[in-house]
Amino acid sequence: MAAQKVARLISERSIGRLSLYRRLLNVLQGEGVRNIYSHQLAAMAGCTAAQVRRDLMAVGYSGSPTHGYEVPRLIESLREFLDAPGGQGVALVGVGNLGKAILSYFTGRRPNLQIAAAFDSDPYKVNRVIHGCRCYSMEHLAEVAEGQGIRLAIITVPAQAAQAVADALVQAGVRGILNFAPVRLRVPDHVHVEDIDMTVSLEKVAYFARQSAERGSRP
Amino acid sequence: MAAQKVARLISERSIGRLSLYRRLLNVLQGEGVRNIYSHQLAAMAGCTAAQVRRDLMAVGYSGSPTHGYEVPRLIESLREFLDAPGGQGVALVGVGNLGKAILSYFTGRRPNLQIAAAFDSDPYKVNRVIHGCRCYSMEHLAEVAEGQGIRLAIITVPAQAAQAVADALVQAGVRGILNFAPVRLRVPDHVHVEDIDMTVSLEKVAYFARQSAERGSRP
DNA sequence: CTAACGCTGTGACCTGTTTCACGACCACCG
DNA sequence: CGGTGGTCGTGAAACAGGTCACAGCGTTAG
Ligand SMILES: NC(=O)c1ccc[n+]([C@@H]2O[C@H](COP(=O)([O-])OP(=O)(O)OC[C@H]3O[C@@H](n4cnc5c(N)ncnc54)[C@H](O)[C@@H]3O)[C@@H](O)[C@H]2O)c1
Ligand SMILES: NC(=O)c1ccc[n+]([C@@H]2O[C@H](COP(=O)([O-])OP(=O)(O)OC[C@H]3O[C@@H](n4cnc5c(N)ncnc54)[C@H](O)[C@@H]3O)[C@@H](O)[C@H]2O)c1
Repeated sequence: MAAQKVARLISERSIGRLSLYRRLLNVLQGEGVRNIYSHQLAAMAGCTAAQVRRDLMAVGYSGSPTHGYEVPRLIESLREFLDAPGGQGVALVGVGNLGKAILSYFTGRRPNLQIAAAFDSDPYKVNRVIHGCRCYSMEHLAEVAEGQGIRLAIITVPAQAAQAVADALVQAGVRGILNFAPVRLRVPDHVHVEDIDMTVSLEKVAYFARQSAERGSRP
Repeated sequence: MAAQKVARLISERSIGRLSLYRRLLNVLQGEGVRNIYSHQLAAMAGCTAAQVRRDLMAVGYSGSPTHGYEVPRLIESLREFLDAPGGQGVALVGVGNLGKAILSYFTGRRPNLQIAAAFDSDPYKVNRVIHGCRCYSMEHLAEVAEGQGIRLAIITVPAQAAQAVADALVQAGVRGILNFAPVRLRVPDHVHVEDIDMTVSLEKVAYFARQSAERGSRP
């Protein structure tokens, strides 16, 4: 059973969809749905049935052609595939407008992937508890991160501070960063960075909205 | 000159990068840089020089092999390519934790793509000015949106309200939506939706961080 | 009991994106 | 004044991701 499969290469896109499927399945389970077909999941996720089946190949649980996928079993398989075994603590650095919103949102939501500690350089925020999360000074970053086994972090500091924060996080043993600062971070190869760039997303919306408007008016 | 090129088909990915290039160029211009080569831009954007050149083919401004691209000219070309001619107003619906953070961030930032109006169903928020933006009641959505020529919107309401809000926005003439609610919105074909799903992004980070950690420890 | 159905898993194919490679160009240097 | 070096634009190759189609199989209707 320890025969871990030989590092199945899964695309980044697929992982995103698997996470999405899991959330949809959790909702379904709450509604008492026991079984589901790939085409139903596809309709909810906004992709094709073939894609759902292809993605699910990776998680190692096969559905039945007659009843589709058992919702609880599939959720469990996704959990095994996606989640770290013992849960994983997350640090949030930069308790400003965005950081506070994120804290409020993630507090007490997913059982694993909890935000375990917040950090800020502003002395007015240090040592306060914000949305149920203790805010530490930046000096204690390494200490707290190591003490709590934190390997993931969210960066919500101003752009000009982001690289320095990232360096400190990497130094403290962080392996994955969700970065909201509009800056391309330089990190070692073994650290994974995911950027969320709202400005770029908004400009994309603006561009394609204009595009489809023009197209729609002259088809 | 009105010979608009025949609707060059540009991939979504490319538009995102073009937006990124523009932001990088604006920074460079602030630093007094006059010219730049594709490989320099590539290093900053985190992609290859070939990709930069390929992306820039779409905007219709050619660099010089000897001096690269003129920063001000390139910015201007990107502006012409990406931006709506007279600027574009954006509505924000849902002035909660996240909505307020976004308001504070976008206020007075980009000259075009201003958040022109906010909306909320909470009577305590209606008619107040939050981060310099007037908050209207949902009943006035169509009226205000049409009055201000708003075609874009940001949705930051709870998941269960998102579809209804999207419907109202489409009804009010909105063509593009930046959606933060963890729900796949159903909209007509001529409306472009861009999702930002922080939970999925965080789970992706967790997965790939774990992956590279395992890989890194046993290479 | 049999046939027909509908779904899954997966190999083969196809489409869209990225990378490579090369001709053309210009500035600079010897 | 010709060679050299470096860069741009772009056709073509390479790649990745997504779609199609079908064999296999339990279920169920007749
Ligand atoms: N607010 C948004 O909606 C939004 C949208 C898009 C991008 N962003 C990006 O997110 C980041 C934060 O935005 P914000 O609006 O929350 O800003 P903010 O100014 O409200 O918050 C920044 C926080 O980071 C802290 N900080 C500053 N330097 C620090 C350092 N070196 N170490 C630790 N903490 C430090 C500050 O004390 C403050 O609490 C920015 O990079 C911004 O570009 C924000
Ligand atoms: N806060 C975050 O960091 C975060 C992270 C990821 C996703 N999200 C998503 O963003 C959305 C908002 O999150 P939040 O933390 O700001 O929530 P919130 O509860 O703080 O804010 C929601 C706001 O929407 C308003 N609202 C509710 N129903 C409405 C309706 N029908 N019409 C108009 N306004 C309505 C409420 O009055 C409130 O002001 C949610 O869908 C959440 O899932 C938030």
